Amino acid sequence: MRKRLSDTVEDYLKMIYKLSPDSERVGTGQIAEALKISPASVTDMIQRLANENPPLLDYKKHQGVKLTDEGRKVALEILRHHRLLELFLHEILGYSWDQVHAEADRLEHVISENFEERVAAVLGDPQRGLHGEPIPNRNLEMPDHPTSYLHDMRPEQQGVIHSVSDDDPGFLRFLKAQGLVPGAEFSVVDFSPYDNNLRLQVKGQDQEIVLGASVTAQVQVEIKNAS
Amino acid sequence: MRKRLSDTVEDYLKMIYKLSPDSERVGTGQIAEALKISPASVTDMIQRLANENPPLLDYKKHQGVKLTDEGRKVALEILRHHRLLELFLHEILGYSWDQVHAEADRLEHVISENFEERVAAVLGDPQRGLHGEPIPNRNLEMPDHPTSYLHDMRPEQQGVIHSVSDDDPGFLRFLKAQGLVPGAEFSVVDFSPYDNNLRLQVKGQDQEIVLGASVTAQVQVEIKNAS
DNA sequence: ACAAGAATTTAGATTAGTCTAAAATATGAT
DNA sequence: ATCATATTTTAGACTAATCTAAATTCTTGT
Repeated sequence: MRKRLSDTVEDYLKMIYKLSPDSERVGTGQIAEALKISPASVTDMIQRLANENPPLLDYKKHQGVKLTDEGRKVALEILRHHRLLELFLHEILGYSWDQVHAEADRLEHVISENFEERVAAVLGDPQRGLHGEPIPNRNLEMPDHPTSYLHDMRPEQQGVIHSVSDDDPGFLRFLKAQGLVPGAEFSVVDFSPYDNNLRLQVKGQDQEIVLGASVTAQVQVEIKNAS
Repeated sequence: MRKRLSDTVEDYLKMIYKLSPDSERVGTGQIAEALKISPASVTDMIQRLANENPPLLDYKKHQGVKLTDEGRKVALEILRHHRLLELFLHEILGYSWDQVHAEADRLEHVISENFEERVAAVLGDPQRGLHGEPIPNRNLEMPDHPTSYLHDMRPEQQGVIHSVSDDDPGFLRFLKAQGLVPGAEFSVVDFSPYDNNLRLQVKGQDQEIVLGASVTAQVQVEIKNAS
């Protein structure tokens, strides 16, 4: 039974996982920026986490960190909490899809294993979150999922929205207004190489829509095979 | 908009309220014992809270503290969270009545006003908690409630269980096994002055039950008027 | 009314998490 | 290959919450 980790530690591990789901090394500055904390504080913290027993991070001076298996377990546990909670807040308490994130971010550190299990049961053991993200199962295995971004698609290609980043309420409302929700089918009509804008035709929508790179980089897709 | 208080501060204020719902002064040692913290630490903390702006406590050296209106608001807010959460965990997630307390104790500090309101709505704006305790309304007014203890009843008297203390799972299971749940009617059959034991006949139960002072002091009742 | 004992407060120390400023190290452009 | 710039790390300091040990103050019994 591992000793209770602080919310802060859990946030570091979760963020490191998000910055590098496949365990590339992540730099101090990157973490600092993502968590809005000074690089000096991050150095301090990652050194502590690397000296834990068992270590939660693998740290090499000036080369950044990656999660140990132990650290990844913690990160996935929190991610599972977060995504189950978002769904729960929406389904059971009627939160809108742009409101859930902030609440889940606080609750995720606090709920028990028991709470997690009961919520999963009430929701019917879901595999995907409110914004399409895969939910690690109770053994903390991450299901297979596509890793292509809308950003990288080009005219002629067709796809389905897989998931969108969940942390900015305004962005989420914007996406919903455009019909860009998980499951939506679309085809790429045009690409503009200067600004990386994409023009899309979303199935069931009258108007085509044009999206800038700061949007398309936040949207994961499943690309349909040419038939 | 008051600045976010730490969980610790909220726990102090909640406990001070519980130790003295009607604002008698509460001593340092009393708080220390209830919170399982050294008296020295308590002195430190209550001095800080009394120097907050606005002050959360009214503190006089060597004479203990009482809540200011500001402090009482915080305490009642947390108490409202706690009691709504207990009910919610039971009704919606299927927790048993002895499991809810520990979970609610952590969640109470973390949920938003929005969460509170939605839970209250889902539950139909309840006035009483899972263990019978009154729930402050959204304006943080505490409803009227009886303040007699089973401990002070004597033979011939009849009453209804109003509420029981909620923090010890074993105690709660014991009460349930005896049929001592909020709403249960009973009459006092016998009182033993040496050990303060009470013998009760609970309506709908075959056997009479005998309860020691450490039990009866934890049970609040409504005493029926002699007709 | 005073001394013994109880309760409270003060003093000094510790840990977690953060900061800024300064020092060290790595990178990359010519 | 070297120097200017980036990044990272170290050093020193702060705040919140706790502790133990020592000092102070209050209360109570004779």
